[in-house]
Amino acid sequence: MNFPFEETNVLTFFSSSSSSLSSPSFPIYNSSSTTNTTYAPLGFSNNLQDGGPLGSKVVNDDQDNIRGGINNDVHSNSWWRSSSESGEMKNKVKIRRKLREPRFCFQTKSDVDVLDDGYKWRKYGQKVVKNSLHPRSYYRCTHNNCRVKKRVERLSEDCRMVITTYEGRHNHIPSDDSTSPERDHCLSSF
DNA sequence: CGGATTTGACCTGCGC
DNA sequence: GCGCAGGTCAAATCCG
Repeated sequence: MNFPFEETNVLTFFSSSSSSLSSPSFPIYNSSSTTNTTYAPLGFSNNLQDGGPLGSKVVNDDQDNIRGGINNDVHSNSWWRSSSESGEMKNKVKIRRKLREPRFCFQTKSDVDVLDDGYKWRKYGQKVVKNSLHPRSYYRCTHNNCRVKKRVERLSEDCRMVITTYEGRHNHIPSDDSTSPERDHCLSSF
């Protein structure tokens, strides 16, 4: 998924049902009838901790973006811990921290935690975060060679609000066979 | 039985 | 240097 919110863009606006932003820029496709989604792109948020998932800020990922495709090594499931040799592994760990992809954060009002965005995700972790009543879940795209990750958490202030943070870009199209015109429109935008 | 999820351990970065 | 918090791994478990 290629978001319209590029690395240095800052989007701090909120949308409402009466807003001109009634149509999401994100290809979020909720099929659940229990989901009443308000699309509220939050722009760049890199500080979800400290109880401030709504904070947005410019993240200069220039350093992080100097990756030269290092982590295109997807020959194993463990994309960063692929070596059994400890010294080499430590180097990879260092690299890992440098490989932060651009991240995009937005909130959705939904009864379900995991929004159906058309991509297939595998959960790989869950953590209780400080100052939050709800755990944060970590997901990774299951598509081959796709390194996109997302994390999902609920606002402690409003448990109906789901904060979803995407990291990286999909290098493929959604795998399911939905033919929603809205999805087609959204996909064509990227 | 294979794939997905859970969950405790481990690692790193950061602030003090 | 130490402790804390976030992020990830991987074995165990669950489930269709």
